[in-house]
Amino acid sequence: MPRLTDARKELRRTQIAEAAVRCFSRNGLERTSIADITAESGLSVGSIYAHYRNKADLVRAAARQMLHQRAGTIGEFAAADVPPDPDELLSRLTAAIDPVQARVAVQTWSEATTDPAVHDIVVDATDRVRAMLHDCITAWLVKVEHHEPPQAREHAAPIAHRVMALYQAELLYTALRSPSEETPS
Amino acid sequence: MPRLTDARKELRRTQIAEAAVRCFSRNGLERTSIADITAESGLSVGSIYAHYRNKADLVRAAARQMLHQRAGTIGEFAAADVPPDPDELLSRLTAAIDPVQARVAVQTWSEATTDPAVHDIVVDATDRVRAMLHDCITAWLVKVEHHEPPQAREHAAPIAHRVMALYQAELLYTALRSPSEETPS
DNA sequence: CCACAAAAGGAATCGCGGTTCTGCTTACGG
DNA sequence: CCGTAAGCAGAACCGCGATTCCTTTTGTGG
Repeated sequence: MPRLTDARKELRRTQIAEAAVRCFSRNGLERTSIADITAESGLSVGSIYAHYRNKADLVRAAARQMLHQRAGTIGEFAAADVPPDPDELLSRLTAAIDPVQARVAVQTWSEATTDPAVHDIVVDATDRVRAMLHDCITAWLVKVEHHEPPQAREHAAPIAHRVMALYQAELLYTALRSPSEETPS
Repeated sequence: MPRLTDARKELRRTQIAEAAVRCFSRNGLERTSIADITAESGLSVGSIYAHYRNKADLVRAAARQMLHQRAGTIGEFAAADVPPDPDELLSRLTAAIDPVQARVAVQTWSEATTDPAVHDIVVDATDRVRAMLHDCITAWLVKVEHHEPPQAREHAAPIAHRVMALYQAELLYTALRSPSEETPS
C-alpha cells in the first residue's frame, strides 16, 4: 500500500500518542516500555517505529499532544464572550483539569529539565497559554472594569502571570492527589 | 572495622546523597546511572550498595535530603522576628531558590506521580512548609495587622495556600529557566 | 596494638528494553 | 480490479545499567 493517505497516517500517530499518554500517566515516562505502549494501543512494535523515529520522538509527540489538547480546552474558557473575572477564570480552569493530563504534565516538566527538545515544547505551550489568559484578562478589564485598552494590557500582564502560576500549582496538586492507578498487571 | 561509628556512617550517606542530587539535577532521576554517582561521589559501586539497598532507596534519600535542606532555609525566613507581609515573604522565598534544588524538586514531583514512597515524602514536605508559612502569616496578621489570634489563623490559611502555590510555580520557572548544564563528558 | 568484621573497590553477571530485521498483509493509485 | 510499496507483526539482537560477589583495605572495640 503505497503510503497511507495523510489523514489516516495522522490518525495512527495520534492513536499511538494517546496510548502513550495513558501509559505515561500510569507509570511515568521512563518506566513505560515500548511493549507497554504496544499493549495499550493494540498495535505492534514495528508499527510504532514506522510512525516514530524512536522513543524520545514519541515522548515529544505525546507531550505536544497533551499540551495542545489542554490549550484547546483553556482556549474555550478564555474566549468566552463575557470575560470572567480572574478568580472566576482560575476556578473554571481548575475545574477543567483532567487528572491523567495533570500527571503527564508534571512528568513533562521534569523531562524539560533535562531534554532541550521537551523544554522548548513546554516553554512554548506555557507562553501560548499565558498569552490566552492575558488576552482574556485584558478583555475583562476593558469590557467589565472599563479600563482604557492601552493601559489594560499592561495591567493585565501581572495578573495573567499570577493566574498562570496558580493554575500550574493546581495542576501539580491534582497530579499528586489522584491515586496512582497502578497497572492492573 | 566493626561497623563505622554512627556519625561517620551518616556522613557517608549524605556524601552519597549529595552527589546523587547533583547528578539528578544534571541528567534526571532515571538517566543517572549508579556509575555516574560513583564518579560524582568519588566512591565505588560496592560502597554505595553498602549504604543504600538499591537505586530507588537512594532516590528517596536524595529527595528527602533536598526537601529537608529547602525546608531549613525556608524556616529561617518564616521564623523572622518581624514577620514580613505575604508579598515580601514570597519574594524572599523566591530569591532563595537554588537552581539545582529547583530542578531536582520538579523531578521529584514527577516521580511522586508514580512512586508511592516518593509521593508520601513530597506531600509530607509540602505540608510541613505550608504549615511554616501559615505560622509566619498568622504572626504577621497578629503583630503587624493587629488581628485577634483566633481569627488570624483562619484568615492566614488561604493566604498561606496562595503563597505556597506561587512559590511552587516559581520553583518550576527556575527549573525551566536554568540552562540544562550538560555533563562535561 | 591486634584481630576481625565491616566497608570500599571493581570485575562479572544478568535481565530488561530499545531498536532492528524479516517476512506477511493490505490499502491506495492507476 | 491489480500490482506494489508501505504498513504491520513479532522474533531476534544488543548494549546498558542495576545488582551481586569476591577481594582488599581499614577503622574500631577491646
